[in-house]
Parts: sequence; C-alpha cells; structure tokens
Amino acid sequence: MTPLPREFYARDTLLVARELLGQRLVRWLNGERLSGRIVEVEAYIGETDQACHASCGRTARNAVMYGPPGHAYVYLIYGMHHCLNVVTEREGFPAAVLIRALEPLEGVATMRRLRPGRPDRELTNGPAKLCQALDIDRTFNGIDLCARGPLFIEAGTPVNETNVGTGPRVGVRGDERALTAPWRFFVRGNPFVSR
DNA sequence: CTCTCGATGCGCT
DNA sequence: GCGCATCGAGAGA
Repeated sequence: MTPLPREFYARDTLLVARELLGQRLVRWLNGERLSGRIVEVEAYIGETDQACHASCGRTARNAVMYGPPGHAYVYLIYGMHHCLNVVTEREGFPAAVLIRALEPLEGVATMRRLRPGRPDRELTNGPAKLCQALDIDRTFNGIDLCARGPLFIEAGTPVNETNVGTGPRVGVRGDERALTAPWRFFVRGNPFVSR
C-alpha cells in the first residue's frame, strides 16, 4: 500500500529496529507482489560500533549509510550472498538496520522457484536467503524505500512487547561491546527467525 | 538434530 | 593479499 515515511527511519536506530518487527517488506517483481513480515533485525550504529561497516570511516562501499534515512544499503558478502539494510538516523551519521528474517506472506510460489529445493521454513529465515527469495541484489543499493518503487516497507501487524526477544548480533567481529550489545531483535517463537 | 568446512567476489590495506 | 553482518553439503549421533 503506502511506504513507511522517511520520519520513521529518521530516528534512533534501536527504536527503528524494534519497530520494524511486524512491518511488511514488499517487493514488486515482474508485476507480481512478493512480501513478508519482518521477524528479525539487527542494528548497526555509527563509527564507534566495531561491527558496523562504517567503523573504519567512510568508503565507497558504505557511503549509502552516511546518506539520508529510508534508503536501502545492500552489499555482497562472502563473494556470493547479498544482505539488505535500511539506513536510519540523520544524514551524515552512518547507521542501518539489517533485515535478517521474514515470514513469507505473498508470492510464496515465486520464492520457492527462486530458492529451489528448500523447504518453506528456509525460504527467508536468513539475511542472504531473503535476498535470494525476493531477488534483491546490489542494483538495489541506495534506492529510496519511501517511494512506491520495486522495494519498500509498509505498515504491518504490530508486535507486542512481550513477544520481542533481544540478544547479541549474529556473526559479528569486534570488541567486547560489539560482541555483547543486545542489538538483535526478533519475534519470539516465530518459526522463521534464523538460526 | 548438530557440527565442520569450503565456496567465492570484491573492497580495502 | 586478506577477510568478510552467510549458506548449504556432508558426516555423525
């Protein structure tokens, strides 16, 4: 329907991360609407966060994180997988939320075709898996998620506080703070949460 | 189910 | 040249 407004993203990253749970990620692919409910995210906040791609300062790769909020930051990892983030906070401050898992809602048949041989629970239960299921690659890096384009986030079903789980981020490296900060948020008990 | 390990491209030092 | 915000195959239990 309507993309979430830029003001949604132009806030504290931990608040945005928490409130992204339950929202709906929408992807238009060849005239078909694919979508999923966001059930797991992680926050990456500023140059002092050693797990953040901006921890070594601004580069060509992480430039989008320094830009205005509400844009997609998509990167290639391990030479073969893509990960989707949404840029948060004010322009000039590098921060983003990684979308780690979705519960498939629309276009499941197409997702199955894009991830052949996988059971339904493994269509979108990881950051690179969901990019594969929704056909998201680096050509989406920098696109505006607040426009009615091929990729955006719209209002979904809110997640009650008692159903929100938190914990340290997955697969990160860095100092004690990076390893232990509880900046991963997920919907408790949801079968599509990764790991 | 759990664990281990290799794949593979590219941005950065 | 190194190292990565991951995934999936294969082995074992």
